[in-house]
Amino acid sequence: MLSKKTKYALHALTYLGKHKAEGTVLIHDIAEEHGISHKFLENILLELRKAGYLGSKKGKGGGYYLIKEPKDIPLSRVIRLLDGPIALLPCVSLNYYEPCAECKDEARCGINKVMAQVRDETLKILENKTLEDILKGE
Amino acid sequence: MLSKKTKYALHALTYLGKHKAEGTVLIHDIAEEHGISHKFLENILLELRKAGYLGSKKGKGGGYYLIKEPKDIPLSRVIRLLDGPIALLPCVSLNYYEPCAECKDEARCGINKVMAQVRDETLKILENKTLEDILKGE
DNA sequence: TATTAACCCTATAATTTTGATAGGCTTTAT
DNA sequence: ATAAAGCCTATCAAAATTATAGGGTTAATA
Repeated sequence: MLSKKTKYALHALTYLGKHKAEGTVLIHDIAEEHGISHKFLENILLELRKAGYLGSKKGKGGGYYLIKEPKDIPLSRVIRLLDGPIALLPCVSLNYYEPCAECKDEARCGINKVMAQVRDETLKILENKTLEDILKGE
Repeated sequence: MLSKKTKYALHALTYLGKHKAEGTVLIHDIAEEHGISHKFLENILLELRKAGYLGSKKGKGGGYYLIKEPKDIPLSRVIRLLDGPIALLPCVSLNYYEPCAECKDEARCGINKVMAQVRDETLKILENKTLEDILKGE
């Protein structure tokens, strides 16, 4: 399951996508719309900005806005950013690799091999679904 | 990512699959093979037995053994049993459904719709990969 | 029938991760 | 100058995960 962080990030991105015409959007408005903590959301938007998905305007009249096209924001990226690995095991993670302590020989581990396949197939799905797909469904 | 519980369950099932000829296998042997806690593994094997994947023999000379064919143990089942939902959000879980607090109207939520698709496609993968596939790779 | 070895079961403790809050700093419109 | 907004870091609280404890029950066997 996705963490609330990632879930809220998706809601925020969706909200920003829907309100693109309005220029900037307040954290406050997004938080209120979904009844979630302003401060918690603030941290999330900060991460999304640092990762290059959002732009912001400081000071009075400021706010956030999308700086990428919705079709260029795949779920895989958002999930990796906020939740970490997509792979089911650290030993097959492309971006967050770590060996499994209980595994003596990765090269001869059937679990490792199958999980690498699962990762590849899962990635295909999550790289193909983008914010644009979400917006279409709203 | 899978919890250690699920990961250890997969290792245990793999071990039992590999040692099928020997009749029963001791918790102790599996735990030792992978350097994991005997007691933690004991709880996991208990769950696998209750779920119908393993049989056990009590008392001296006892142990665990597979009672299903490896091809009839899909990853989806093991993951659901020990980790819970496969869906990325509670609001699209088939087996552990819960509404999302921050979502006002599920029927009009683009995230919900996309995640339902992701769930379906992910399930296809995880229902198709079985213990047999893992054993082949050992 | 006593002993020992093994699984059975429930409770609880420890640790880690996640979720949430706090509070001051900086920037900008007016 | 003031107020409104994001920036940033630290810390607290809650929940989930991981691990342990300890006695109960069953069965083989000497």
